[in-house]
Amino acid sequence: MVPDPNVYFAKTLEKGLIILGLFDKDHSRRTLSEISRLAGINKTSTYRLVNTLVLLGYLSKNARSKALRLGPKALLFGHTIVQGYELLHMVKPLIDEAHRLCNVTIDSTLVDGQTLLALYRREASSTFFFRQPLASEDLHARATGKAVLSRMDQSDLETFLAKAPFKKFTPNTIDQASVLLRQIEEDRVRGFSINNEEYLQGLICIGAPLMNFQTGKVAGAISFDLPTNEYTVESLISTYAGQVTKLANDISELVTMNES
Amino acid sequence: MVPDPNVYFAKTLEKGLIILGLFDKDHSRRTLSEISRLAGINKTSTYRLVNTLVLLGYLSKNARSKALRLGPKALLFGHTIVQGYELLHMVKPLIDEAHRLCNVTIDSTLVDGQTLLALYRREASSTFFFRQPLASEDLHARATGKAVLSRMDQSDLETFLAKAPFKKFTPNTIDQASVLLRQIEEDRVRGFSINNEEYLQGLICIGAPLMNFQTGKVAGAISFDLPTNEYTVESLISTYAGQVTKLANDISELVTMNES
DNA sequence: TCCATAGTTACTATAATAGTAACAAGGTTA
DNA sequence: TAACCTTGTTACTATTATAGTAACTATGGA
Repeated sequence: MVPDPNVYFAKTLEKGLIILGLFDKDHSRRTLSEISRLAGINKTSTYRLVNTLVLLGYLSKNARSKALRLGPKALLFGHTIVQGYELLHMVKPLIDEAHRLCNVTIDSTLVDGQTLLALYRREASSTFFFRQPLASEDLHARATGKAVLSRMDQSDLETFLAKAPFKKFTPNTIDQASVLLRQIEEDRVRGFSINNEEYLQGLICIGAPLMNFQTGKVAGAISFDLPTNEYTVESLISTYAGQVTKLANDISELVTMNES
Repeated sequence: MVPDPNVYFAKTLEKGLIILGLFDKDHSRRTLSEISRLAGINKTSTYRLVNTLVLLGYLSKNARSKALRLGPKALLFGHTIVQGYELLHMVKPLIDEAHRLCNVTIDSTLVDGQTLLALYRREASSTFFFRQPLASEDLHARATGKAVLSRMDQSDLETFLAKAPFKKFTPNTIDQASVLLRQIEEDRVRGFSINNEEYLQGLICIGAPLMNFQTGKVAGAISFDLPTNEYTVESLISTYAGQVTKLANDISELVTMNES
C-alpha cells in the first residue's frame, strides 16, 4: 500500500534548501524580504529558516544592514557535496589524462531532464577564460547539448523542442528547429557534434554523448573546446573526432557501471 | 526582549543538512541505517528526511540495493553554493594573477574557529598532485596553519594548544607545543611562515596570514607550495617571501572590505 | 529454512510550524 | 522635522507536521 505522500516528506527541509539555493554567483547577498518573496514563504517562516541557517553558520548576517550572505559552513558544505559526487571521481582521471595528452579544454556535463549540469571541466592553460554555466537549458547552442539531443528519445526530444526558446547567442546560433533536427540526425550517425561559434565567438567545440549502455539512454556529454584562430571545423574533426568519441566511450562505461 | 531560542530554529532543516553533509569524498554511498546511526536520528525520521531528499533529487536511491548517493541536484547545488560565496570571486583574480606571474601552486584558506577551510587553490601544472583537505584542524603541520596561529589571539591560541593532538605526518612535523610556539613567534615578527616537509614529504611551503584590518583578527592564510627538489628554505624565502606577504596583504584588504 | 538485518508503513501524542498581527528600527520623502 | 515607507523582529495560537513506537515486508546470509 502506498502511504500518504505528505507523511514522508519534510517540507521544512525543502524550504531551507530552496533558500540556500537562492545564493549563487550573481546573488551573493540577499535580504530577508527578498528571500521571502522569491521562495514564496511567509516572512515569519522565512525568518525562522534564515535564522536557523545563520545559527548553523550556513549564512552570515551583517549586524547593521541585516544583509545575508553565505557563511564559511556553506563553502565547506558545497565543496564536500561536490566532492561526494561519486561519478566525479570516476570521470576526473580520464579527463585529466586526455587533457594531458591533447592539451585541450575538456568539459563534461550530465543531463538532468532538459538541463545540462556541469560535472567536471579541465581547462587548457592557453584557452581564454569564459564563464561556464553550472546548469544550462540552451542545448541547441552547445556541442554537449547537441550531442545529448542526438541520442535523446523521441518523446524527450519533442518536449525539448516544444519549450526551446532557441536563444541566439551569436550570429551562428541555430534558431530553427528544422536546422537543428537535420544536424543532430547527422551527429547521431557520425557520433559527435560540432559547435562552430554558436555559443561564443572565437570558440569552436567538438562534443560526444555519454551513454548508459545498459539502459540505452543518454546520460550526458563531453566536449573539447578550442579557439577558432587555431582550428576550422575540418581540422577540428580530423584532429579530435577520434579522441572525443574514444573518451566519451570510456566515460560511458563508467556511467553505466555507476548507474547500475 | 529575547525570544524563546527554540521558536526561531527549524530543527528539521538542521537534520536534513546534517544528512546531506554525511556524503563526502570518502563516503559517496550510504545506507539508511548508517545515516540514522551517524546523524543520531531515529529510523523513521531519517526515512522521511532521506525520502524528501530523494524526491527533490538531492539524493538518489538504488532501486534494488536501496543504497543512497548524491543526486544530480546535489552536484548543481554544491557548485552553486561554492560559486555564491562572495569572497571567492574577490580573491580568485588576485590568486590567478599571482599564479600567472610566479607559476607556483597557491592555496588560500579561511579560519573558522579552530578549523582551516579551503577557499581557493590554483595549481601549478608542474606540481605533483596531492589530496588537499577541504577542512583541516592540523594547523601545526601546515604553512597556512602556522600563519594563522601566528596572529591568533591568546585565548584562541590556548584553546588550540589545549586540544591539539599534534598529529605527526612526516618526520619533520612539529610535535611539541614549545617548538611550535617559538616558531610562530618568529613568524609573527617576520610576517610569514614556513612548512618544510612537515605535512607531506617533498613539499615545501611559505605562508602568510590574512587579516581583517578593521577588527585586527586573523581571517585565514595563503601559501605558495613548491617541490623540495627545487627549493630549500633559504631559496624559498629569498624568492617568494616578498610576494606571499604582498599577496596576503592585498587579499586582506578584500577580506576587510568584505566583512564590514 | 530460519534468522538477522534493512527498509517501509501505520498510528498518534507531542512538538514544531504557519500565519496573523503588532511593534521596532532605519531610511526616504515631503 | 514629521510623516511615511519598508524591513526586520517578536508574541501568540490554531493547525499541522514530526518523532517515535511498533508492526510488517523484503532480502540476503547462515
